[in-house]
Amino acid sequence: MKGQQTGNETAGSHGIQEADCCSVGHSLTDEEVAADVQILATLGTDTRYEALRFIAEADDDVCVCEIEPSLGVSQGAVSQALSRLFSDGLVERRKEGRWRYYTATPRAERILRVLDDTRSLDDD
Amino acid sequence: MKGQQTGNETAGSHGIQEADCCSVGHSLTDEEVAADVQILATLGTDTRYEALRFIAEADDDVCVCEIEPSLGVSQGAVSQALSRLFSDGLVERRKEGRWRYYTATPRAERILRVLDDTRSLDDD
DNA sequence: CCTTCATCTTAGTACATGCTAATATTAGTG
DNA sequence: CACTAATATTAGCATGTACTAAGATGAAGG
Repeated sequence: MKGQQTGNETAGSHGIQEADCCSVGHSLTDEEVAADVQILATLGTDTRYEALRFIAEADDDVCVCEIEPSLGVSQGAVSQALSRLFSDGLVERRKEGRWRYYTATPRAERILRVLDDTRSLDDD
Repeated sequence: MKGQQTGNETAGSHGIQEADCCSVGHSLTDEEVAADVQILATLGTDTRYEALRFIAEADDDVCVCEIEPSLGVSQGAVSQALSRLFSDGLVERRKEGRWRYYTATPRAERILRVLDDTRSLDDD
């Protein structure tokens, strides 16, 4: 009726039938699914993906001013990107004077690594 | 693709190859970055993420008719979701009579697994 | 053939979202 | 204290996109 994903998410489960009984049907909670989807959507953007790559591949913490020129978007956009990476647990940040330094979390690094490791693995 | 971005860029630093010179600046080609971002964006949606989970956690190939009821969206939306998973190399498909059977690719399984493995790894 | 079932494809639309520009905050510095 | 630098926040907009509904395609069966 209305836009996407109408009010079918009412109860705890995600589907109509086949809620939690049988063989197939994944064993994750709705919150876990939502968190995964959130992280994947966060990384599914040039700016945020490249920001995280930049942070993850640096040896030390990187300050925002170092990230900015490599992304090709405005300062505000970079700030928004980093904030979202932070709130999704993909980076940590530390304040030092006027500067903010970012590092990638272990989770972020593992995700990037699996992308790298499986890139040549085109099909089985 | 970048939407607004009123073309005042001097070709930025990420649009061009900074392949192998400096310290920071990741060592991926533009195509690889684009492919990663594409995959992540594909999975960054409830419908497609849950469709892949469903396929990956099944023991055998699953037919579209099995996936459909668990997603809570229209048949057309399921078909679109599966098509996109396929064109991004996350599932393979096989036709048998009137039915289409889907399986997850190794790459998709590794990506899902790293999400599972790092879920408790909140911060280091 | 004509029908039915399973799936795909194609408009069209409502909504989400990444961006810019402008402004606000916070921290150093003269 | 004014001034500047670094980052964060906000409003508004242009675009992308996931969905529904409807029709098309193709395979099986009478």
